[in-house]
Amino acid sequence: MADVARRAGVSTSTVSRAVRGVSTVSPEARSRVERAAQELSFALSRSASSLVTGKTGRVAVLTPGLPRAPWFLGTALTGLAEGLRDADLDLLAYVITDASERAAFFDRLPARRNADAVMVMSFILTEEERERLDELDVPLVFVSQHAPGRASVYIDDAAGARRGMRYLLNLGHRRIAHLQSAAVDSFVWSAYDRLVGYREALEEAGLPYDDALVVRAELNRPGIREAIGALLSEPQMPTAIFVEADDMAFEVMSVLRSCGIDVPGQISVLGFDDHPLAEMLDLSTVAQSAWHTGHTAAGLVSSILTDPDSDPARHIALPTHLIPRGSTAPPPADRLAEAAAEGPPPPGPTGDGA
Amino acid sequence: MADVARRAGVSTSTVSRAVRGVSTVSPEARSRVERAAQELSFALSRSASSLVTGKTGRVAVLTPGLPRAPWFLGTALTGLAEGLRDADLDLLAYVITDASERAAFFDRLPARRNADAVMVMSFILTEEERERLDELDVPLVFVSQHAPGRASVYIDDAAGARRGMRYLLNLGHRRIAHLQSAAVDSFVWSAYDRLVGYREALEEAGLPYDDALVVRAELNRPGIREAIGALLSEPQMPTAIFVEADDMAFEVMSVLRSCGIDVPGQISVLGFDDHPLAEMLDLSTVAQSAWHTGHTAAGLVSSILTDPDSDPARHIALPTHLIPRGSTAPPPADRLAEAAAEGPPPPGPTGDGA
DNA sequence: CTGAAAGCGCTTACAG
DNA sequence: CTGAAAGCGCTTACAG
Repeated sequence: MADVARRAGVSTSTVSRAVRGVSTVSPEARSRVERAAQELSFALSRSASSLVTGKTGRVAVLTPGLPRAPWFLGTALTGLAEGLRDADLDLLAYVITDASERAAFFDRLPARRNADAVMVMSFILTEEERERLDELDVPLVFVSQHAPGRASVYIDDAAGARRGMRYLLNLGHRRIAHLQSAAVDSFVWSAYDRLVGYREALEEAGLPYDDALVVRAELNRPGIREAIGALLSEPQMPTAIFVEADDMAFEVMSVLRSCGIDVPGQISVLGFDDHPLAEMLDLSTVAQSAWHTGHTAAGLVSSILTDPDSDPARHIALPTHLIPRGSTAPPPADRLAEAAAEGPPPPGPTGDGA
Repeated sequence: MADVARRAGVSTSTVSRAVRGVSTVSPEARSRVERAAQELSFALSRSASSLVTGKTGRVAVLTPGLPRAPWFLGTALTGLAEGLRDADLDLLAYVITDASERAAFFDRLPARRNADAVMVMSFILTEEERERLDELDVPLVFVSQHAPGRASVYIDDAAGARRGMRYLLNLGHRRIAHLQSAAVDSFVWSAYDRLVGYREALEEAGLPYDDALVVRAELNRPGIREAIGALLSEPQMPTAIFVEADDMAFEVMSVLRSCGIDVPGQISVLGFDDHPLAEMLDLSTVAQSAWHTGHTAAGLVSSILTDPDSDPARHIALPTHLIPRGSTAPPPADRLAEAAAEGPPPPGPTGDGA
């Protein structure tokens, strides 16, 4: 910077002001500085700036290993990165893939004094971990998690699930199963809230909640097959399956078809996410915008950092929307009749059964 | 740090040496410093350290928006992050999603003086861009790209494609199509090298290269359907399709089945990647380890940074392996016979055709 | 609008 | 093995 000052014939104070775009610099001085900076291809050392301002210009992002939910996390991170860049903040990534790394992170808190804010993506933190992060004494923003008293951004999963269920109900389905992942360590909130939405929609429609229609599956082919076996061996098969996430739904479609069940002719399948393959594989789904989630979170962190009046515990719930595709259809007429005979509120003039 | 020194009853010099684990500190002094640091929950300011050492402890990673290839990029980034963490380096992510961001990045070079090394993931850089990066005057490591004269880590795509092709050939296939993505902006190297491997394997087997069997498709259902239409309307259908990437292969299987063609009964489908859904959807594939790619690259950057003797232009090609699953099988006997009648080297004692 | 000077929190010769 | 002192490259009152 001293070189630039010398070349521009001004003091380093002026160079500093000029390169940061502070207003109180005469146009001539500014242009001389800009020329000199250009010629010497000068760039500010953030380290030096940080030392005096106490701001690093960086946001630490704590994220699980991406393979855990590659589409969601990858897309959300991309939105986050774009939002931070627009706010001129650098993104310092802390990727945590297992328990020992997790312990090490919260023990050493390497982000300390290294970032102006910390964002936590899709992590279900323990109370101790949350307290540890508070010690960093920087704003915290939670993504995909409702953290009471802290800023957070998340998809309105319950509303999304209700939306998806209403669609299936509108198609005429009355026996709708819900398939959840048995993985306990990842998106607990989402899974829980989606189940809430499932129940609410049933209630809205005046249908009973049937425990046997809610099944959990390990995230692999045998696991899914077993869960589907449970549904197919009920006294009465469901006419639709609302699956917690698209990647499971792909598998569900594949398993159903492999055992000769037509989708959607006999059973409709509805997913949640709008994974890129959903369009390819023609899966109806409740879309959530992972990108938007990340981008909104970046905007929130930026406003907390720059606007002292902003609410540091603001909650933002993002909407979802239904994307109907080829994996859903009205239930087969005969089975609709059966269902109508048994289900409490006979929706149309069809009746008589076993 | 001054507080720690006071509390420990030593100078800041000693504190500095102790917290960095420099050897020339007496055990008593060290333990006193450690106690004091603990009590005050002290952590070094990287900004201040950087200012004097000139090292930031950070590596900048330039990556396309993850949705472009979520599985590969996400997984590779995870491996990269783990490798950097092990080397005690922070990961500064620069996510570039469009041309204007790209231009802005290379214009401003925000990583300048902000990172000790720069890694470029899956970007096909122009010569000017590469020169711009050289101006940063830090080591460069390319991931998923062969950059002459610069360090790089990549999958051996040609060998992987040969491996996959040999498998199909060993099963008895003689008419094997190759389906590539028409997307021009992403993994050009991979696509090119996979095609090279395809041709080499044909040559090895003494089979002719047939232009009509190599098709390109847009990455959406209509695009894939059109490409498959081209193959199905050849005088003689292929008995196997080697697809450039798993996500396209899923679609290929889906399209083939939707038009009543049995996979693998009539046509075998082989992918490339070992995408997580490949196992679920029972797709045979040539596996590459994206995680390993990232992790290896992190190791390379770390060795370049710490070992002055390390080769700053080292190339590391990573292996692939075949994962046979249910989407591949020997060709149907009748069509094998036809193919044998036409193809140059009749492999077995089967012959006579149209 | 501009500059001289102090200081941010470290590390590192240097002297002991 | 330890400490006093200089200095890394900036920003920011302060005075003009």
